[in-house]
Parts: sequence; structure tokens; C-alpha cells
Amino acid sequence: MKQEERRQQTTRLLLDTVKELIREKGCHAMTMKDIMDRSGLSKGAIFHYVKSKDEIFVWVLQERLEETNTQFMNEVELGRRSFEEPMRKIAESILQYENAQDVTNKVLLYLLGKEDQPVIAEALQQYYERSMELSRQWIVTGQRYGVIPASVDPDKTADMFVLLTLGLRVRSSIPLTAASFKGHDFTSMISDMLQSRK
Amino acid sequence: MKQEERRQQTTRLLLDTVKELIREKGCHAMTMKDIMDRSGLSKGAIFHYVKSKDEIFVWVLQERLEETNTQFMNEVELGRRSFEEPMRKIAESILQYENAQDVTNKVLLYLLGKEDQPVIAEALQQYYERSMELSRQWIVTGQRYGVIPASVDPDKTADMFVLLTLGLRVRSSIPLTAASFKGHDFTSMISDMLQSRK
DNA sequence: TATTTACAAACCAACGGTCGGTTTTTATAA
DNA sequence: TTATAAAAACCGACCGTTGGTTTGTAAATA
Repeated sequence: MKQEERRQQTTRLLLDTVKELIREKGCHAMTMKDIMDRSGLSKGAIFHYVKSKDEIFVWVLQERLEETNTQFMNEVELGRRSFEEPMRKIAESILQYENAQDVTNKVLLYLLGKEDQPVIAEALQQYYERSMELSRQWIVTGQRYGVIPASVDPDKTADMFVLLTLGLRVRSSIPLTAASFKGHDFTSMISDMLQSRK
Repeated sequence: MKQEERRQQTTRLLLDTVKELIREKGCHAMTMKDIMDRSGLSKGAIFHYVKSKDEIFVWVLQERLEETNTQFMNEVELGRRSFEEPMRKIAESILQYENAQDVTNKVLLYLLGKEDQPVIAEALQQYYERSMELSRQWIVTGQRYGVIPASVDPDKTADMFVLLTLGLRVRSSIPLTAASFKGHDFTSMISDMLQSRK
């Protein structure tokens, strides 16, 4: 089973290199040459693992999706005590306050600009559906433990929540001066949304 | 003044051709060759008017921004009777229910994927600021005419509204099956948001 | 008449992607 | 165990397209 090991090792190297480069240069600026030089792999090797450059970004998004899944699940469990805490965590991870090494925003925006490609369309669809599902579960759990009013409609609210997070991702990609930034606290926004709903 | 006339004529031709092609093929698939063939202009001529291909997209967005500006202002005036009507109009224009010839979503998503370029960053910033300003004015006007509760915070609500519209734009770019689409009526969403706020 | 503008088209570098070939690993059977 | 066929991992020269440049020319303007 040495071949399988090598395969995993190489794909790991590839993904890590790519994420590094995205962080440094951005999705568009990163070239195949960059990946070759940084990883030490040849062009042929890379294209042996991946069908196109764009598919690499799909990989990155999907891997991040897995991570988010487990992370979110943990937060949801936290949600039995308070619904604000998971919200804050999630908002922070989106806004990259602390972990600026997360490339989800960049990759997501990049892929959205190429949604006409079938592979990308599928990945985006997966991403959206997963986001909706996670949000719904978070609300339902909160309701079960009594921290979110039972009157709240999970579907409707999850929809709104996902729209807001997508909006957040977009806005965080727009370079704004301190003067032009009129954003407000995301957590309190969600709090209002959940509690005011009769 | 014949030169000025020719200039305007050519730029008009360029912009219209580009918008047509974006509608047909998407931003990424559209090539310079396409623009040349369709418009009849040579490569040299096009690059005489525009510094780069990306700058064309900035043009398109800015032109659309002007249109939106006047359109929104009209809707705001309508808002003295009801705040739902302008909302519905705006949501429809975003979701492209009727006017599928609008390329704003595509262009916006394309530009967001390249926000590291200074020219694009500036355009995006303008777009965001304008959106915020328009939303704020809409709320303030609604309050003046008594159709929006005075208790609503214009800044905070405008922020949320813009985030939602950005989210809408993103979601409308994700190809979803009827089964996976769990979206709800945008207008009623905004209604809830505005009226429930104490 | 001099200069700037509008346009043309040959040219270029860089990019993503392909292809034929080599080496290494795995599977098969004598 | 060993011989061998097959497949996977990997390499790097090569290719077509693409966005962009440059050089040149004709028309408009000053």
C-alpha cells in the first residue's frame, strides 16, 4: 500500500501549497508555474491529479466544507446554553478576525465568478445546501433547548441567515476605508432577528 | 466637434457589444476576439479606449450604477405610499425575474473574484457605498412619510438590507434545483425586519 | 502645418493544458 | 520467488489561445 500513501502525501502537498499561494497572491494571480515552483512537482504530476486549475479551487472549498461541518456541529452543541455564542464564533470565522489564513472567502468568490462551469456549479450547490442544512439544525437545536423562541420558522430564518453570511463574505472582500464602513455587529443583528420574530 | 461624437459612438458600441456577450457567454468565457468580431473594431481600437479587459467590466458596473441610482430614487418616491412596493421592485430587479438581460450580477461576481486589482477594488467600494447610501435614504424617506416605524435605526437596517441584497445576488448565481432551493419571499422578509424592530 | 486622436494589424510573452516517454509500484502467473 | 505485464506516478518539451504591446497610418483638430 505504498502507492496510496504517496498519493495522499502528494495531494496534501498540493493542497497546502495552493492554500499558501492563494493567501499570498489571490486566486487569479496564482499561476501553475507558482504551484510547480513552490511544491517541486512538475506540470505533468499536477495535471495527473487534477483535471484543471479550477478543479483545485473546488478541492479547497470542499475540504474547507468538511472542516466547517464539524466545527459548526460543535458550535451547535454549545448552542444549548446560548445562541449568541455560536453566532459570534461563526461570524468571526467568516470575517477572519483572527484566522486570516482562511481562504474560503477568496475561493468562494473566485468560484462564483465562474459558475457557468459544471464542476464549479455543482460544488457551489453543495456548499449552499450544506450551509442551509447546518443553519436549520442550529436553529432547531436552539429551540429544543429553549434558547430560541419556538415561534421562529427554521426554514425561513435559516434562509435569511445564509443570505446574510453570504453577504458578509462578499462585503469582507470589498476593501473599505474605516470611514466608508458602516457595518454593525453581526451577532446583535442575528439576535434581533431571532427574538423579535413573533 | 465630430471627434467627440465618434468617441461616444464607439464607446457606446463597445459597451453594448460587451453586455450582449456577457449575457450570452458569461464574463470569463467572453474573449477579446469575441468583442472584436462582434463589434467590428480592431484590437488596437479597443485598447485605445480601455486599459485592460477588466476595465471594461468596471465600465459596465459603473454604468449600471448610474441607472440603478435614478431607478432607486423613483422607487423611493413611490415609498411614500408603501415601503413594500419599492422593495418588491428592487428584489425583482436583483433576481432578474423579468429582465434577464441585466448583467449586473455576473459582472459583480466577476469583479469580486478579482478584488485585489486596485481599479476593481475602487469600483467595488463605490458600488458598496452607493448601495448603502441609497438604502439609508429609502428608509429615512419611508420614516418621513410614516410607512416605516421611527424606531428603526436607518444605519443598522441599511447595513442589513445591503448584506441581504448582496447575499441574494450571490445565491441567484448559484444554480439550484427546485428541490434544493429553500428561499423565501424577499419582500416579506424585509417587512418583518422593519416592522418587528422595536 | 504640426499635433493629437482614432483606428489597424502584426507581433509578443505568458498562460493553461496536452502528449509522449520514463521510472516506480502493483498485480499476475509460472 | 521470480518473471512479466499493467497501471500509476511523474517529467518536461511542446502547443494553441489569450490578453496586451507596438508600430504604423489616416483623419481630425489646433
